[in-house]
Amino acid sequence: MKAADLVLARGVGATSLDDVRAGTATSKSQLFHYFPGGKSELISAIVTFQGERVLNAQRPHLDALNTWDAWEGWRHAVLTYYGSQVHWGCPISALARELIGLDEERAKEAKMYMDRWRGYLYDGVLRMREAGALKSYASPESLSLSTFASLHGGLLLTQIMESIRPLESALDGALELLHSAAAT
Amino acid sequence: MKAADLVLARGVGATSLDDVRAGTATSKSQLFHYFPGGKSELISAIVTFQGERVLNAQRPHLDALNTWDAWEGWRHAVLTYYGSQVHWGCPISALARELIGLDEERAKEAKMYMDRWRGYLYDGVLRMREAGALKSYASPESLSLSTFASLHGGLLLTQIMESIRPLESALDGALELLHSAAAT
DNA sequence: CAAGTACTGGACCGGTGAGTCCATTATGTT
DNA sequence: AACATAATGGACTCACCGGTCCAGTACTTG
Repeated sequence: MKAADLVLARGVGATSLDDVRAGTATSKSQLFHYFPGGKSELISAIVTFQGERVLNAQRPHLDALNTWDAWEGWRHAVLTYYGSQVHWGCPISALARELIGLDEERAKEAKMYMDRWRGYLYDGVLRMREAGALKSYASPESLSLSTFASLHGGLLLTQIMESIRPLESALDGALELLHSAAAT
Repeated sequence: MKAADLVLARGVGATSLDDVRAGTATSKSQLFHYFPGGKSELISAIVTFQGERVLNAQRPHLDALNTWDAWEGWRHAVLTYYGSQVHWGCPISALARELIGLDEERAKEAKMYMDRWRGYLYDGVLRMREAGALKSYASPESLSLSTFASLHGGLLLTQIMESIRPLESALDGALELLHSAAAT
């Protein structure tokens, strides 16, 4: 999906269908053949594509964050995946943010991926607590939110500062915070 | 600065000079009179305006983050300021992100504000350590980065989820992490 | 009050965007 | 081989964008 990377690098608004056409060596009519809904439908496909890609990059750890090892594996997978594309940042949050107030329908799709993503973290924290690895009064809601925020803040700073360090520090901090809620 | 809010709500690329003209009840010629450099210069002014506004909203706490009380006050100032504009998110990070690959020169200006902002946190952590409030081996670099990441992740999620909760959890987590590095 | 000067509004221009349409080429069927 | 159908390329339209320019208006000054 060449178009997805184009949009990722330059933004939705700044990527014209001619750019996509040039980048994929096709023609306008083909574009509208595959995406009858025009740009909006193309963006929708890109959201889906990037959403799945990002989630898949964190698998299998993401599906079973119920041991400390799984969290460590997840952290490593995230760093590996985004470390190979420092200058890009996170496609999903970027799309969600840009599409707000531009195309409410597509924004919802991007938000849905954010929610799913966060859901995996929530489930992980919840199961960790149920398994007795976390203190019983630890709030899965708060912990997953702060972890998710650290992740996305790290990704944002990594893009802006063009360094993987912010993401590293952010994830380290998030996991340390999680550890500090560990059952004694 | 009405134009600043327009751009904040809709993005740089999606805000036309006609939108600005309509929103400010002026005319094109006036716009180009005040900003001879055209849109680029207007954006530059908006970056400066929003940058100063955001930093000022965190004052005076931001300048002297060397006591636990100051950190608490800062947290409160951030929540108050952004709580009143949940749907907008952080203007500086939004501008920095969008301007990358669109106008490198203006992107640099936005990044500069991000760096200054982060610098205040760094100075705070450093002085906390020097004053003996933090363990001597605590890394100001890492701690300020993870705090800054939590902040911006929280702001990002607050915009996307249209709730102040993510920012609250993120800041709580960041401060808790800071506390866990407190000298015993 | 008159004349010169500075400012304002908005018509206008070249360029580019998304989206349409049709002539041409490729494919498949008998 | 001949004809029907589908896929393809790219020229075209219309709307909108950033930026220019000029006619008219208000304001100063003698």
